[in-house]
Amino acid sequence: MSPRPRRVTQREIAELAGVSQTTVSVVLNDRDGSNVRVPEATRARVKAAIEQLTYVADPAARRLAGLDNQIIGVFTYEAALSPESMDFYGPLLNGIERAAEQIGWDLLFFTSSPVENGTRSLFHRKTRLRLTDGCVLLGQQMVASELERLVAEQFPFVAIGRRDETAAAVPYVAIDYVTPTTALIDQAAADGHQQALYVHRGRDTPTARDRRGAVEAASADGRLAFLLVGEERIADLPRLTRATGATLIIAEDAFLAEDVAHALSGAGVAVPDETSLAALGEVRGHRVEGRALAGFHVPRQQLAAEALDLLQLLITTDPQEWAGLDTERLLVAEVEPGDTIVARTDASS
Amino acid sequence: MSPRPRRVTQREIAELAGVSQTTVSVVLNDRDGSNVRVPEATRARVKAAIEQLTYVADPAARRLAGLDNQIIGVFTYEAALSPESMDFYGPLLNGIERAAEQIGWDLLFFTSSPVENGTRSLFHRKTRLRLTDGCVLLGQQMVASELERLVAEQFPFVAIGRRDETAAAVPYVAIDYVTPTTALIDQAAADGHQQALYVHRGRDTPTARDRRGAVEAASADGRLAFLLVGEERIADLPRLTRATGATLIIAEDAFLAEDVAHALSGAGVAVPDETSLAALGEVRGHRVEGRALAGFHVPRQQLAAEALDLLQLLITTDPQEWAGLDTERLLVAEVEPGDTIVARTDASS
DNA sequence: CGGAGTTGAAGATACGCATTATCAATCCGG
DNA sequence: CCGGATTGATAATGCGTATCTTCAACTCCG
Repeated sequence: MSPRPRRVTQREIAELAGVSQTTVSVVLNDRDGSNVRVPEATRARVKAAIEQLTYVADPAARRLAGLDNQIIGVFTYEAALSPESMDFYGPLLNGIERAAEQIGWDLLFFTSSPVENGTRSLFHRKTRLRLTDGCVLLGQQMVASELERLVAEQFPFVAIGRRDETAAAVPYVAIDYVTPTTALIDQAAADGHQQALYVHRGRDTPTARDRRGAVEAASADGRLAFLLVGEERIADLPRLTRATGATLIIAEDAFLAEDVAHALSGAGVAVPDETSLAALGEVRGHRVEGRALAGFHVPRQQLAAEALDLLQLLITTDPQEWAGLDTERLLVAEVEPGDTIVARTDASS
Repeated sequence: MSPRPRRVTQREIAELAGVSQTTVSVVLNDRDGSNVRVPEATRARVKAAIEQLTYVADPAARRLAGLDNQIIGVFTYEAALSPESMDFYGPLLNGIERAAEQIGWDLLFFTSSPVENGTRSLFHRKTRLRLTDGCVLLGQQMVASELERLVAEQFPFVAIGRRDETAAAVPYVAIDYVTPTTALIDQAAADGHQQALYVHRGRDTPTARDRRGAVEAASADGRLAFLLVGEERIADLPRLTRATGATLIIAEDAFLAEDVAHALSGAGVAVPDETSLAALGEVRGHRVEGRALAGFHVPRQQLAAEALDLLQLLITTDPQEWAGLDTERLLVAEVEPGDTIVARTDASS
């Protein structure tokens, strides 16, 4: 490490203007009260010196003196900027950038976090977390212990895309999948569907459980009967469809729906005329047999904006008062009817 | 701003372990020399206390004490994470993230920088630039005055994608377009082409000038005659092609090439059988009439890796020695032959 | 014209860490 | 057993900024 070049300090400005460092600080921060007073003449002199030396405040010193930094951390449990993760992270990061831009915040990406058994970990001896005023956490799989530690340390943070399930109250912003899933199912039932299949990935994430729960609830209530099928049995779908008499297949996400469509058409099953298809996730840009896939529109940019809004609230609120805040926000995904659910007017009931 | 919660300090560890703060610092940094010595017994006691209190160093204090931060800044003159800019910035950011991950650096995005007449500006009174050990600059249009100030302040930075033209020696990593452009043109000439059109966007960026320069050189040398056409005259291309007898059209980039292809086929000109087509930019994912567009592969990820490598070199080298360093690196874009340049065996010469 | 109040500004200090200088205790050789 | 070298560790200091406290000089009023 080469010696970092020295920069202009308040002391130098003070010398040039013939005042004390204190006065320079006061002028810089436009402070003026009964305690400290600087007449316009002196103020102007100091300002001139500041301009002349092109002063820029040292953020580290400001931070150490207890001020905020206008920096928020962005932590992702996997690489965020790789092409593969762009599908998921892209809209979120875009939303974060826009919101940060508006509020005047810089973004610190914790790319240095050491990778331990597959995921990054936020805490390590030299984590730059404390350089930030608050932090946003992204990722499908978060580590509970780290969330709890953040809560315990009263560090302002917001988890994006996660519905909490630990004991500690984790502030989060997430998508409500239950409401649109129920709506989509009820509409399908109203369209005459009576038996369906739910193809899932068998993952145990909060959102996966939400969707699955809504599906099972519909099945239990008798609104629409479901058979749950793991993704490894996609090849078996044509047979299962005929065996159960299902007229609708709902997949956990759009990519899975495309795989399903491929398997079906490969076996001579017409989609959607013979078997309707829908996905319980973002369907923008996904088409099946030239038709717009039925599913949801997930407001990811809005999600990010909401997260930064909540984060700002936490940062500006004394931790003592956090208990009274509403720190769990849900955004309802919008149902996209698409063209891949056809009504069953044949009424085989 | 709510009061930031206090964290564990070296002093507290010192009290718990019954030593001085100095000793804690020494143990933490594994320092041991003739000046300072800590026997293994004490060292172990301190380490235990550190573990017990889950100490994490305060980055601001470390910085203020003159150490490096393991943070590098990423500055883009426009929004970097928007869908529109992903084409250009995506591979670069991905490369930066990967390189940073390897070296153990965090990334600070200067999203807060105020927008002045269209572009962000790096310097302002509260810029967090000095929090970083060095900085990477991205963007097509950089502001010369800011580059010069960075040079003057001896701040370690690397401009990506820009070939320098200011007086000051700006460290940069960029793509060499001249070599592959010349290669592509010479190959086309060898394939029998004698007259061509060059469709450009009329921009005055360094890379645009590079490409144009290579085209004009070929024309001047008589290797391949070119007519230069601005993008606003795309609709006129069919006529121009016939009027000049051109058998090849080269566009400045792949998107422009697609527009050209559209205009030609709309006018009944067969591409590439009647008129060959190529682009002087990245062609991955671009197809014309079902064929792979001829053009370049631009090693953007490698560009980013190279940039961080150079940046690391600058950071670890004393500014006094910078003059002796090779701070201008060029990566040659690779020619992608594609299928849209057909040989003219009719030999109309 | 003398004390209370006001104005203008500097001094001292804290923030958390690294480093330099310093010092007491112990060891060793003669 | 005495003086220099070594060992083990601490006090002091600086980094740049903000803030709290202090203080001198001046103003005003009776």
